[in-house]
Amino acid sequence: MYTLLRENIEKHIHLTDEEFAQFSAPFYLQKVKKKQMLLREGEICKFEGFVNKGCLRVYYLDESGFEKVLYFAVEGWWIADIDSFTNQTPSILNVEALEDSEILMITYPYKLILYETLPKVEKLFRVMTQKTHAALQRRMISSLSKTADKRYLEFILKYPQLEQRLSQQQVAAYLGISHEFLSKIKKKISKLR
Amino acid sequence: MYTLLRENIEKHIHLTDEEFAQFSAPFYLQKVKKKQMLLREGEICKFEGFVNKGCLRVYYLDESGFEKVLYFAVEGWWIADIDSFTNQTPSILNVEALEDSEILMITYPYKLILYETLPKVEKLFRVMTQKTHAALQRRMISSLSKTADKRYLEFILKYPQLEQRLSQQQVAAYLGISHEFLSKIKKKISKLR
DNA sequence: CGTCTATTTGAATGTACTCAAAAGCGGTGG
DNA sequence: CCACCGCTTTTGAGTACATTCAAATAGACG
Repeated sequence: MYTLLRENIEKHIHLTDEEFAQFSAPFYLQKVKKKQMLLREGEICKFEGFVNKGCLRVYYLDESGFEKVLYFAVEGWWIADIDSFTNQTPSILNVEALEDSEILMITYPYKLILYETLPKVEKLFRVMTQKTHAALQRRMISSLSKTADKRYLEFILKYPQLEQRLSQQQVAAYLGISHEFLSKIKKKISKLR
Repeated sequence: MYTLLRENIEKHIHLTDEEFAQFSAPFYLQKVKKKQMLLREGEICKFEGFVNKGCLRVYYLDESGFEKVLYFAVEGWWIADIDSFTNQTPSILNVEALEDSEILMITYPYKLILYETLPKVEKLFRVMTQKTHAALQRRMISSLSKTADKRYLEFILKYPQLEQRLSQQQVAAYLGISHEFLSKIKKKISKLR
């Protein structure tokens, strides 16, 4: 149950077996069905979760009521509204399962305890946040300077296999374009081959 | 010299006078003239800096050779390519002073020492990174769902007074639009008043 | 099989870019 | 003090990128 989590953590810090046992103890496994919501806009994000199995989307509603996807999370990814979780303030994000999924969850008070009992964890989450920040920065750059067809090619290159698990509408909502336009882009690209 | 830095830090963690002295010791004041570069693409980011005075821009060159601004840093902001600094890998970003500026700098080895001697600092930078990440996420959302004129209004609302210190070209490069188009947006907005 | 949703296609429209030219503006040297 | 230079901003015409809306088509699923 914890093998994927351990692998993931070892990329950033090393924990002894005992330390890892201590680390993983406050996590509990939550199973969610497809289409089930884990977080709704306005709620306080009570969990931080590690995806053991499945696929989820983190999205928000823009002013016109359209859903825009901030990111997808599959096996090995973390999900939470970091802002809402860290400051325990209402979230602007929604989290929904796109497939039946299994998530290792930790609640806010337990995470605070973890920071105290296992100070290495502070470093772990600092480094992880820095990495996700760097990734978001690259995406921001891409969004500022590239046209939709390039961003699409970048997406399928960066996350191979992911597209197959998503509907075209989800991909379009991630790229920030209409699904009709994505359809046209795909048609254009397939012609070039 | 350290008053602004101390104020800034106290927003996140509390340090005793002694601890703050220990914290601030490895920082040195660097003065840079307008147009001077602090970091160039390809270099490893050797510093993390706190802006005491002045104004800088963090930008990169897109494929067409156009400069796009990731963010501006004025008094009270931190500057660095976090990715490059943390992993000591070549940067994709450039940092340039837009005004004569004064920056409190710390180098990578000294920061590592700081993490060890003053573990609270680990928390400080975790929290700071989370905040900047949340801010970037909001900007990404904005970029995905809003037109240029709305993003411009958002910008002047969010950073009042900043626009006056920047050329229109810099603002346009931040918004991800051409400076000609920004000119047209401003004209349109001024007519509405 | 029918129903519901997802995808494709086309036409019309809106948003933003490119290129070129003109106007404005600040600094510098004579 | 003014004339000139270089740089920024403005303006316009033409074009490219992307959206909206409506309708047709294709898939998925009970």
